[in-house]
Amino acid sequence: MAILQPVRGTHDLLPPECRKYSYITDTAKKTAASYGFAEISTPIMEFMEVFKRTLGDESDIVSKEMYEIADRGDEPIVLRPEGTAGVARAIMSNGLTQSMPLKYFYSGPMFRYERPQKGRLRQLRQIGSELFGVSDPVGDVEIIALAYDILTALKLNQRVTLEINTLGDDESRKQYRHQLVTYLKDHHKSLSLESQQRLEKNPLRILDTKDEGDKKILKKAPLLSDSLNGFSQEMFAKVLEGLKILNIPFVLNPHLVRGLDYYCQIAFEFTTTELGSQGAVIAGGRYDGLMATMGGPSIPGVGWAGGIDRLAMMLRDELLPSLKRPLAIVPTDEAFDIKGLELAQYLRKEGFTVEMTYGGGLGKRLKKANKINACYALILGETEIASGLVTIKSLDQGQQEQVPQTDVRRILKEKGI
RNA sequence: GCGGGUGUAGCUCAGUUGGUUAGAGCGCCAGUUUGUGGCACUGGAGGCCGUGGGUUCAAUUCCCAUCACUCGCCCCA
Repeated sequence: MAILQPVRGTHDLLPPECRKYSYITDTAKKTAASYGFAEISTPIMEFMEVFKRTLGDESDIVSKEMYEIADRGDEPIVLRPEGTAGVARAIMSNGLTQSMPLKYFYSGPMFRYERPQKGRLRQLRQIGSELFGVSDPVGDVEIIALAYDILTALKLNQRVTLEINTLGDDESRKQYRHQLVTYLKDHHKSLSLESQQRLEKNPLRILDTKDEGDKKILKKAPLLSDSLNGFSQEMFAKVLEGLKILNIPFVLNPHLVRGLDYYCQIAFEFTTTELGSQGAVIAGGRYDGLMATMGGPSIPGVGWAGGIDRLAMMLRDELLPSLKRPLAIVPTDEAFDIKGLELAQYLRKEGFTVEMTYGGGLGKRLKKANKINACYALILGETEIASGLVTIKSLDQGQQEQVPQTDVRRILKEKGI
């Protein structure tokens, strides 16, 4: 029976759900295009090294969530856990590093081996945007504005909060890390086990601990904002100013830290409280060191990824554009099916949405027409065919009229179909 | 990876203090209506009570395991 179950953490998207996903993706793609972001599609498989180098060996994603594929070659291959590293790789593989800036939009499945729950899947779907080759904070503002516009187009902007923080540049961060570690080492014994381990591997992540004891200790810890050098301060200030001018609401969250190594400077998350413990629906930041880490030229970048699954959970059906109601072709008997098909094909060519009804007599077919939410039934029976007519019946009002087949197109147009 | 909860019809859920034919609403199919749907009425189909094992004369019910979902932790979109 196991064969009838989808693999853990994967889901079938049935038509109503699929419609939501397409709507989200299409809306995002259109909005991105209006900013000049072109769609790109990279493979679902990459060499493991692509992610190991960029995300960091110590990141959870690399250390325990990668899907490694059995391949016949020597190089380990994985299902991609995220999108940015693959896009960066593609830029270098295709020699696109000469013509900056590059603005890309992507969408597709990602894979992470983790325990599924609400809003957290093993096959997740993401949309994402990346802006390469711009170190100016205008780029940060624009990329955030794009995310905000997409949420607005989806009518979700009122239900999310933009949280933002700066991680500083390498120099600032290094200095701060040193200060933080020095401070925390004095309180080493009082820290949670989790945080004690992080002290060695990734001390900055201690900042967004949920342990109450840790939080107390952190209250007196040195602040990253105090370690920011002039450059980093100015950068952050400019981004915030830009957001204000564009009327994009945000809240500062000094504890916002990203888990992936490649982030620096601005980090942001659009969060919601509607999805249980999964707060982020769109998140990203700046990754100036990414390209160089992969062995390429030092090209700055900033971008974000959004969880389609999570956005879809927030999208109630009434937020979707309504479906176009079809016309139903209703022959009164199977003998007239071919005539019906002819009429269907003609009307489809004229731009109408037309569905055939299959099998049964008039009553049964009208029932079916009703079930598919058709607005009109086009009835073809013996009398109609004998005189070149067709009966147009409104399924809302119940009225019907017989009209010449040659006038059907015009009459339907007049009804506003 | 760790801890808690749940699993009965297509869906939402009752129920069985272990006992013979396991129920409701919605949905589905058919009829009332062989050229008129929606509404109404009548009838019908559909369940190895998640799966495997154990205890028992007897298990959907109790026990164990497993799988899936779910909530929290970790982490992330």
